[in-house]
Amino acid sequence: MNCSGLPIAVVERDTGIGKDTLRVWERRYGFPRPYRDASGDRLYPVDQVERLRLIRRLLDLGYRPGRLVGAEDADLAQLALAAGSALPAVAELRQDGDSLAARVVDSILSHDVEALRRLLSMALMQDGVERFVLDTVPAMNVAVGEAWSRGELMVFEEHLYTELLQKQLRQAIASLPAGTRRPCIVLTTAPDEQHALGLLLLEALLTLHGAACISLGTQTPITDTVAAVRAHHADVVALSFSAAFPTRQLTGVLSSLRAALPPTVALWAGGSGAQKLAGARRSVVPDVDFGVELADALVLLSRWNESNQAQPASAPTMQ
Amino acid sequence: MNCSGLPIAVVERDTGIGKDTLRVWERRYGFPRPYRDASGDRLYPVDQVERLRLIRRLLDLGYRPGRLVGAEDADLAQLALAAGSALPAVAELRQDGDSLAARVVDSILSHDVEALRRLLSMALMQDGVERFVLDTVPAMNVAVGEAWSRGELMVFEEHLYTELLQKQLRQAIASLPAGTRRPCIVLTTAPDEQHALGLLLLEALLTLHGAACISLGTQTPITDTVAAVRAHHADVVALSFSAAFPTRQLTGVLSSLRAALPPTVALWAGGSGAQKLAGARRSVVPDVDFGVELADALVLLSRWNESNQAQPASAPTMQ
DNA sequence: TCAATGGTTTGTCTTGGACAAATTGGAAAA
DNA sequence: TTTTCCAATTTGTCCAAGACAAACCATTGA
Repeated sequence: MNCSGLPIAVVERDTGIGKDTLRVWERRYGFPRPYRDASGDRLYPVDQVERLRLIRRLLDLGYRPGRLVGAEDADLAQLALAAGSALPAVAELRQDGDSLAARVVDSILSHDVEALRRLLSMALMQDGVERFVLDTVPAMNVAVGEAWSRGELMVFEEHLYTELLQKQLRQAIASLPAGTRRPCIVLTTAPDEQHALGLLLLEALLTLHGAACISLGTQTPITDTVAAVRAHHADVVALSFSAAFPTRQLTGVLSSLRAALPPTVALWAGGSGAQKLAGARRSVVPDVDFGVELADALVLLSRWNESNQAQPASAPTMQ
Repeated sequence: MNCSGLPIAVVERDTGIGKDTLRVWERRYGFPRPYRDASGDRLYPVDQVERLRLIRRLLDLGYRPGRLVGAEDADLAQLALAAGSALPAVAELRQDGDSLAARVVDSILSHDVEALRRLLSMALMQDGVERFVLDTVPAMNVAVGEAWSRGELMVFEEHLYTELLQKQLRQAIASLPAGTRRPCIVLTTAPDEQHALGLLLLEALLTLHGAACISLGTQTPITDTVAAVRAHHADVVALSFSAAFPTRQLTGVLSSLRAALPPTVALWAGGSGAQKLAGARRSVVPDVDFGVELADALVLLSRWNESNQAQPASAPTMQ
């Protein structure tokens, strides 16, 4: 008798789908269809939660709920398959990084912590910080992301990969001389964005090029980001958005931040979450610089230096 | 005309108080009392949000909502003051660490990133990893926590402190030889617990004592923690709970994890969040080891080693 | 000092309705 | 053909008031 199921609050944080949304889907599309406990509360069976997770992945890819939530099982499976093979449009990344990224995924799947640690460490040594951040890590992330959207990866495996990669990156940042030159850049993420990886990549890159970075970690309230800028006399605020960040919130966060910030302070938005909006024709927030890729941060940095070259802050000489 | 206010969703994530709770407080205690926009949606003025934040702090300290939410302004302010001076019951910690902790708080408040970095780095060098983790960091945290509950610290200042301390700790961990001995310990936090600091302290301490640590970072779903244990043949799961973790969830998380885990695998719960439950007389989950302080982790570790040194691979007698 | 009892507090869940913002499809204009 | 614009639809979030179980508190009895 497997009568057990998960209460709505657990499903909400497990899938990232709000309570209200879960209830309204049930009313409109007939899915999910949870059991009820003795007092009438919803209890979601694990397989329905599993399906919700799949729907969430496809939603992030751009499909619309009406197409997914009410669909047949077979239909959904087919879409998932198509999504897996549609992604490698960015296959250019996989020239020589291919074998490394593949080996990384392999070591994740075989739960060989030591091998994974060694791979990451060696890649960093071999490539140097700049190539590691700009090419190697994105290639690995694409490979891991593909495996993820194919459903091959479990959450804990992705967590472990992220954790080890973060360790490696923080170590790299610590080994760099602390940036002292202008611009002084405050780094953080929006209140609902808890992915720290993009932030770390950005910090490594900018520190490498001599900028003074102040990282506040993830999820700083907007009021406090503004206060931090004031306190540290920062020149730039850089926000990182992951693909999982809800698009509807993006415009709101950016425009209210832009409004609260002094006009002399630049606002940069990057990460694959920002990319969605950067491509859109309309509703782009004015006076916000969008970086589609990490390399764009360097462009923004040198452009800032040009605009403010009263001081001799010349081009960085890397490598 | 400053008619603007924050919508309920923003207040929820800014204060950590759920939408339902905000509405029911309004109904029961008459506070908060937000405006409405044209379509009847709540708009919370900033000063009410500020008060909600204060209430949240006092709530974390153990006060009950009925006492706080409906109280007079003066009454609330007095409680806040009392809370600030009531904390130093743990004043024993402040013998010689006092001057350091005070200097740390000073450099946070004066926004001197370099000074703060230097202080942390020097303290680590001087004390060594073990004393740093067991004494110095807790002393600093107490000092920072006091300043926080007195309302002297802003969120971004606390974020910056946490971020720099994390950098320092991760560097320390990286400099240690990776633990290889048994027990193999999976480290993570509950799905609603996003504080990584306690986890890092634990990882540093256990790694220092030779245990093989696998950190999954924060907020791993319970299912995945169990899967990670299976995949890595771990002997122990260690969870870290901050004081901010909602007490009502604690028992649920621990008992469902305990139920899903093989009985041979030990479950350790630590951090100031777990402390609340460890002190309580009843409703303690069976077969879970509570660590009130960090030093208790070492006790648990050596106890585990004693119980399992006779038969290296066969049935452990952990209970 | 400790365990059991009963009343109160408190957070979360429920239903069904409503609505604005986002998205889409197609017609009209360049 | 491509772009611009408008109307129809989709979709997430909010509201109201009621209900209830778990947590908490204070009192009683051993």
